[in-house]
Amino acid sequence: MNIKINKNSIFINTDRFNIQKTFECGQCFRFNKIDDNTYQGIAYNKLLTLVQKDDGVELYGVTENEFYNTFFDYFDLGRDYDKVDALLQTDPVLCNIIPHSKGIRILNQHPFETLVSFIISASNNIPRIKKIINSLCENFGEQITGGFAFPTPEVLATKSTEDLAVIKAGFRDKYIIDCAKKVVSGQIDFKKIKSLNINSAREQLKTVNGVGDKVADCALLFGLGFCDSFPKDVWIKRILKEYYGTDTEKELNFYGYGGIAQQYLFYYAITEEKKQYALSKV
DNA sequence: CGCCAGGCTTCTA
DNA sequence: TAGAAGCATGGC
Repeated sequence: MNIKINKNSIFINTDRFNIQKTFECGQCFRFNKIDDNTYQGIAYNKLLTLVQKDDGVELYGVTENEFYNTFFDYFDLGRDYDKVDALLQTDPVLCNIIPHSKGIRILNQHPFETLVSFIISASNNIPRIKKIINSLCENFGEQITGGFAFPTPEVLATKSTEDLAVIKAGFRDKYIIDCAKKVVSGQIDFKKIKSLNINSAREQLKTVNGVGDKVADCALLFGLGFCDSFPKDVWIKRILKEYYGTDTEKELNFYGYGGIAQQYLFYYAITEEKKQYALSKV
């Protein structure tokens, strides 16, 4: 991995960063495809533009300081995915799936944004999740250059379910407010949660109304740095049963990278498996 | 139109 | 401890 600071952009020279896979593997809801090689979205109050090149990714919209303070970690650039894959390759299922999923990076998103986003994801579909989150930002987030930031817990904690009705989140609005209130009160302290072991961290997150194992595990993986967290949704359960012949990942060894393995499997499921699943129901 | 969506809470037995 | 209903809304 090589970083080159240009006048108006930062070039990340690596073959391990595919922006299409990274933004469309279901971990993040605020980036959109602009054209075949370009994605744009907002993270940490900045509008980012990313362009896929043959030998890396060109990143626009952040200064060098912002990059090293925030976005180097956001894009998980400190992790050696070659090393991770070398371990995961020993898995009899993953060895066939890794070529398909290569280039996915697990983003380190803002904890509050991640937790709220996956509260919204419950019993929902990805296009509508994106719509609701976008509306949440437009209505309650701070205006920034090129769009709206994700709202702060302080702002959301003052809102009522009637206030949130405009975003059409349905039954999830009360969960969003509960989450915001518990963050503001300090009952949910992300910094503290980060320091806990994964099981204690999960239990802490589950004290928020509307947060169960699945939502908590997504927040742990995509927002709190727990790369061994293994969220189990309907797709993953299907994959576990079909490919591993089990209901739980606990008997599988992903060498501490269960979350990355999970994301490789999930991306495979929603792209390749989805086609076959649709066919099987005809 | 009907089924279902990266689930969770609550109620029942 | 397990299973099912109910939840709001809209994508497909």
